[in-house]
Parts: sequence; structure tokens; C-alpha cells
Amino acid sequence: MTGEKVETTTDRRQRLSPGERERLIVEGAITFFAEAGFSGHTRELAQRLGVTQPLLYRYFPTKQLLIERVYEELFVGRWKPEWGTLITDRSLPLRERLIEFYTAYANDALTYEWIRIYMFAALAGEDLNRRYIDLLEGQLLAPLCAEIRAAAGAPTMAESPLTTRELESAWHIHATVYYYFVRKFIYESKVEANFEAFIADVVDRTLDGALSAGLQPDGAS
Amino acid sequence: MTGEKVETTTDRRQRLSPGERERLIVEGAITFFAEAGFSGHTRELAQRLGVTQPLLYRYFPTKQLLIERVYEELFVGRWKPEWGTLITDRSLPLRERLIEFYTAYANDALTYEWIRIYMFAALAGEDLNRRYIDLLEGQLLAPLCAEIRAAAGAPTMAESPLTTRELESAWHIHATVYYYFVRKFIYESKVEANFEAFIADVVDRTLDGALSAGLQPDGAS
DNA sequence: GCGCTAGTTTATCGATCGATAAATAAGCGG
DNA sequence: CCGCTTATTTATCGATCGATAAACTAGCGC
Repeated sequence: MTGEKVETTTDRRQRLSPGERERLIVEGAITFFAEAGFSGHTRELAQRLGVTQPLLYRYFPTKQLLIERVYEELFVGRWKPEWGTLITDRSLPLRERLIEFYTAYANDALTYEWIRIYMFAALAGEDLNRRYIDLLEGQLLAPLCAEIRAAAGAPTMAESPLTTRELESAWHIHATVYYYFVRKFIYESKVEANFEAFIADVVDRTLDGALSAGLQPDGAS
Repeated sequence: MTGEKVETTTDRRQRLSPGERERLIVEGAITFFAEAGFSGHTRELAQRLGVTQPLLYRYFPTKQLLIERVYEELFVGRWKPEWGTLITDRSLPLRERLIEFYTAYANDALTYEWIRIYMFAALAGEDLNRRYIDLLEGQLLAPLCAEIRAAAGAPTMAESPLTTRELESAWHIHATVYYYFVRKFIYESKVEANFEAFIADVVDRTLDGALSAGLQPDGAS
């Protein structure tokens, strides 16, 4: 037992093309930083990758540049434009549009790695999150408010501008879905196992609440 | 300019009673760790307190013990039993109870320090959050479900047991309020400035949605 | 005022981290 | 099969962290 080498997979050193190795490092870094946070050590990352720590520095001159690459890989271009068009596609009932969107969004965006690294970045003071929220409000929440108005027969945005309180009503549904995954992946707490049923319930309650009484475009108290 | 001492407040060393000093350290640690996270360095904490770093180790033998003291200070006994009785007090309309509760809860619990340290602890893998969620579901969310059932004329919990899907409907409101403060204190993003109006809107949408269609105690699809 | 207690500081250790330089060897071209 | 390129490893540095030991001094009691 003592003095023996660990030899997890192959002890032999393996030469990969720079492209392959870089991809392995980036993907390993995403998984590793999602678990350990950005205060995770480069030596542990290297160990999980089965390489030595200085090798990382051949591909990424500093740890910070590797982190920024992780940001880029996870967040840049992750928003699919068709999601925006799906929300405004009035050939489908709004209920079906919302269920379809959040099912796709949960699968593609709200993953273990995404949720945790997003939160780590926010706590570290990155402006990444604010930029993402701007994107979300512009591409999803504001259009959603317009669709709810249309469904309720309320004035259009041109007739009555979007208020911050109305925007919060769109956050009402988005926050609930998002927090479902925070509880699942960050708190690692038990959540409703049937996500399909969960999202349908959330959409139904949201639409019923928003259409029956919650709509106050002029911000009247 | 060069070579001079910084001398922020008083350069003179000040002797405090152990009780006072300990309280200052704990309060300073809460503020500091809320900003920097638990990977924040003891030297920077000491500098903010205006003392030297080894002094911390006279009051807390290890950094970890100081962190656990911060947990204790922030989370243990923070839940007020009267919040649970407020929710079930049927002499008030459920709408008023919810608004009153979340106003008090936001003031007392959902502070900058609480939200951020709660999230840091969760990402670090502490079981603190799961225990808090158990408390929340037992003392707040499950009773709230019972109140919504009563308001809708649905069967009692004794007649039809609480389902996980129904519990998610209570998370619907709680997640929205919680995420409002996540956006405010963690993302440091712009949120609706009028919290009073925000919470009233959330409660109204939630009750309308839950009472009109969202109530399915038997979990029927 | 004087001395002792103990709160506080100075000095420093060992471990560990990010990062660098030099040695090693895998694997393709000839 | 041999030699060169370069991907990878070994060895190590300087900085910094948590933590410890010893020196210092503020301030209460007599």
C-alpha cells in the first residue's frame, strides 16, 4: 500500500493536439470551478484532468484567463434568438409558448454548471450577471409582458409604456423557475421530481394571476 | 506623502473588554465575509477592524470557528415563531397576513449580509441551507398551503395529504420574494424601488393564481 | 504612582498557492 | 529506424495564507 503509485487511469503521458488538450482543459475547468468555485486550486484541477499543473499554463497564461474562458464558453452566445421569437409567436397559445420555452431553457441553460458558476461570478462582483439580466429583460421579460397585455386586452407598449412593477410580474415566473434550480443544484435540496408538471403548474398560476387581477400597466396603487 | 503612516482612525492601541472585542470581531466578520466570501483573508478582516491579524486568534482559535460563529449569529434562532402564528391567524385576511409577513421577513431576515452569506454557505456545501429549507417548509410553506386550501374551500390536510407539487406552489411566492433580494444584493441589479408595492403585487398575483386554477391537492395531471 | 494582569502587537513559521524555467519524452516526418 | 519538434513533466521560486510564540503596553487594583 505505502509507497506505491496511485495510477488511476494510465500512468503513461499522452500527447494530444493543442486543440484537443485545450478543449479538455476548458471542459474540466467548467466542471471543476462549478463545484469548487473560482478559489479552487489549479493543482486540483490538473489532477482531475490527469495532467500536471504547469501544463495548464502552457494553454492559459494565468488562472484568470482560464476563468474568463469559462465565462465565455458558458454565457456568450448561450441565448438562442429563437427563444425570443417563440415567446412572441401568437400562432400558439401563450400557455404553450411559456411551457415550451422554459422546458428548452431549463435543458439548455439552467444546468448544474451554469447555475453555480453564474452564482459564483455574481458573488465575485462580475458585471456578467447584470449584462445577462439586461439581455433577459430585453429578449424575454419585456416581450412576455407585451404578450400578457395582449392576452388581457390591455393597451400596447406604444400606448402605455412598460413599468418596472409590470416587469416584476414577469420576474415572478422567471424567478420561480430559476429558484427551482437554485434549490436543486446549489442547496442540493429536494425539489418536485416531475419538472414537466412543475413548469405547467407555474405557468398556469402565473397566467391566471396575471390575467385576472395582476395587470396594472399604469402602476396604480 | 511617502513614508508616512496611514493612520486612519486612531493609531493608538485600544484595550477593550473581551466581550466587546469579540462582538466587534463577529460583527466585522459578518460584514467582511458577506462581501468577500469565506475565502476572504484574515489579514484583511483584521485591517478593517483596525486591529492586527493575530488578535483574531486570541478570540477564535481557527478561521473555521469564526465562520461557524458567523453562521450561528446569522441563522440560529433567526426564525421568529410569531411568523408562523401570523400565517395561520384567520382573524386577518390571508392577503394581509402574507403582506405583513413578507414585509417583516424582508426587514429582519433578507438583508444584504444574510442573503450573501446564505449563498456562500450553500455553494460551499454546508448543510445549513437544507436545514433552513426544512424549517421554512414546516413553519411557513406547508401552513401557507393549508391556508390557501381553506380560502379555496378545498379539503384539509387531514383529508388529503400535502403533495410536493402543492408545496411548489408555495415556493412560487417565496422564491419570487427571495429572488428579488438576490437580484438586489448578489447581482446588484436594478429592482423595483417600491418594495411595498412589489410585495402587494406578488401576493395578489399569487392568491389569484392559486385560488382560480392552481389548486390541485390530489396532484391530478 | 506602581506593579501586575491580560489585551494587543511584532516577528515569524510551515504550508500552499500561482507561476516560471529547464529537463524529458511522445510521436510524426524523413 | 532516427532525429527533430513540441507536448508534457520535474523542480522550484516568490508571494501569501493561516497560525504560533514572544515581546509589549494599556489600564485597573492596591
